[in-house]
Amino acid sequence: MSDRSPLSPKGQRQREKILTTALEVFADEGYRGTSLRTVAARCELSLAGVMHYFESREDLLVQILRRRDEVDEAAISPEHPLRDFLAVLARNTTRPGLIELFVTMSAAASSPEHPAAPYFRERYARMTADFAEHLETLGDTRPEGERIRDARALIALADGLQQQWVTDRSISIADELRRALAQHLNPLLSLD
Amino acid sequence: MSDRSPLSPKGQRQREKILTTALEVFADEGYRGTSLRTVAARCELSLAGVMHYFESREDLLVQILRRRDEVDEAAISPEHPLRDFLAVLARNTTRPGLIELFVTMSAAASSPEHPAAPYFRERYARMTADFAEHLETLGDTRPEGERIRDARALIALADGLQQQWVTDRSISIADELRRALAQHLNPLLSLD
DNA sequence: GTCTATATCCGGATAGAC
DNA sequence: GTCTATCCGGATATAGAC
Repeated sequence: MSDRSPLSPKGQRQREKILTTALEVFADEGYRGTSLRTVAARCELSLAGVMHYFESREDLLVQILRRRDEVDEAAISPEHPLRDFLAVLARNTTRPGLIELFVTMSAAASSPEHPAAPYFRERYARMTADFAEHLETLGDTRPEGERIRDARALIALADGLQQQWVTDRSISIADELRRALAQHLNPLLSLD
Repeated sequence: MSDRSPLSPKGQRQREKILTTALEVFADEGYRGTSLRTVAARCELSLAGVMHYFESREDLLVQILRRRDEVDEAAISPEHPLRDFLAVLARNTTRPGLIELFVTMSAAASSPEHPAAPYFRERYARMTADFAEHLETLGDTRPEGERIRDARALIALADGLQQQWVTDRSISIADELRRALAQHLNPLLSLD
C-alpha cells in the first residue's frame, strides 16, 4: 500500500503527520521498545492505518531518517559547512533515539535489498561530494581523488565516533572530531 | 538457562560446537534471515536445545563476536600491531556476514541493558589502551590524553570506513585507512 | 480513497515431560 | 540435557466497511 495510490491532499497530510509523530516518538522513547502500534496510537490510527502509507515498517523508518536529514542539511551553510556539521552532530547527541535509529538502519543496510541501502548510498555519495567540493573551494589543488578520500575519512571519523558515543556517552563527538581535524587531518579543514 | 549450570564436560563441548557452528552459519548466510532454528538444525538440535546454553538469542550473538575477537587478536603481534590490525580488517572483509553481525550488535548496544553493551565497552577500552600504549612505545611523549585521543580516532576511522564498506563494497577499508594514516594521522603510526 | 478487522506466519522464549 | 508444546509479539496480506 501507499505505493500505488497517488495520494490525495488529505492523504499527504496524514502521511506527514505520521512521519512527524513517528520521528518524535522514536526521539523521545528510543528506538528499541517502540513499536509501530505505539506510533499508530499516537496518531489515533490502527497499525494497519499507519501501514497504509508506507511500504513496510522499514520503509517508514528510513523515511524518518530522510526527514531528519532534510532538517539537518538546512542547518548547514555553504560558507561554513564544517562548523555547521559539527554543530549538527552535537545537537543530534541530545536526541539519542534518532541516533539509535540511525545506527540500527545503517546495520540493516548491509542487505542491499533493504530500503535503507539506497538511503545510505545516496547519503554517503552526497556528503562525500559536498565535503570534497568544499575542500576545492578552500584551495585544495590536489587531484580530485585525494579530496574525495579526505572527505570519506572525515565522514568515517564522525560515524565511528558516533558509534563509540553510543556505548560511552561521556565522549564528545564534536570535540574529538575538532581535535582530530586540527591535529591531523587536512589543514585546510580548519574551523573557519 | 546456561547461566548457572556449571556445565559438564559434554556441556562444554556442546556449547563450543554451537558457537562454532553459529559463527559459520552467520558468516556464510549473513546475519539477516538466519534464525536460531537454522543454527539448531545444523547442530542437530532443537531450538530449545540451543537455548539451553545461552541466555537469549542476543547473548549467543555477542558470544560469537567475542569468539571472533579472540581469533583476531591472536593474529596481532606486539611488534607490528597496526600492520596486523590492517590485515585483520582486510581479512574480515571476506566474511561479510560477521561484519553485518558486528554492526548490528553495535547498534543494539545503544541500550545499556543489552548484552552487547558491555562487550563494546570492554572492546573499545581494550583497543584504545592498546593503541595508546603502542604509541608510547614508539616514542610519543605527549600527555597520555593525547595518545588516547589519537587511538580513539584511529578506531573511529576504522569503524566508520567499515560502515561505508557495508553499503559500498568497492571501498577498501585497509587502503583508505593506510592512506589516511600516512597523510594525516599521527606520523608515528606508520606501517610497521 | 482511507482505514479496520482478521487471519496467518514466523522467530524467539519458556514450561514441563522425559 | 534435550525434547515437545505453547505463547507472544511483530509483519504481512486480504476482504471489505465507510
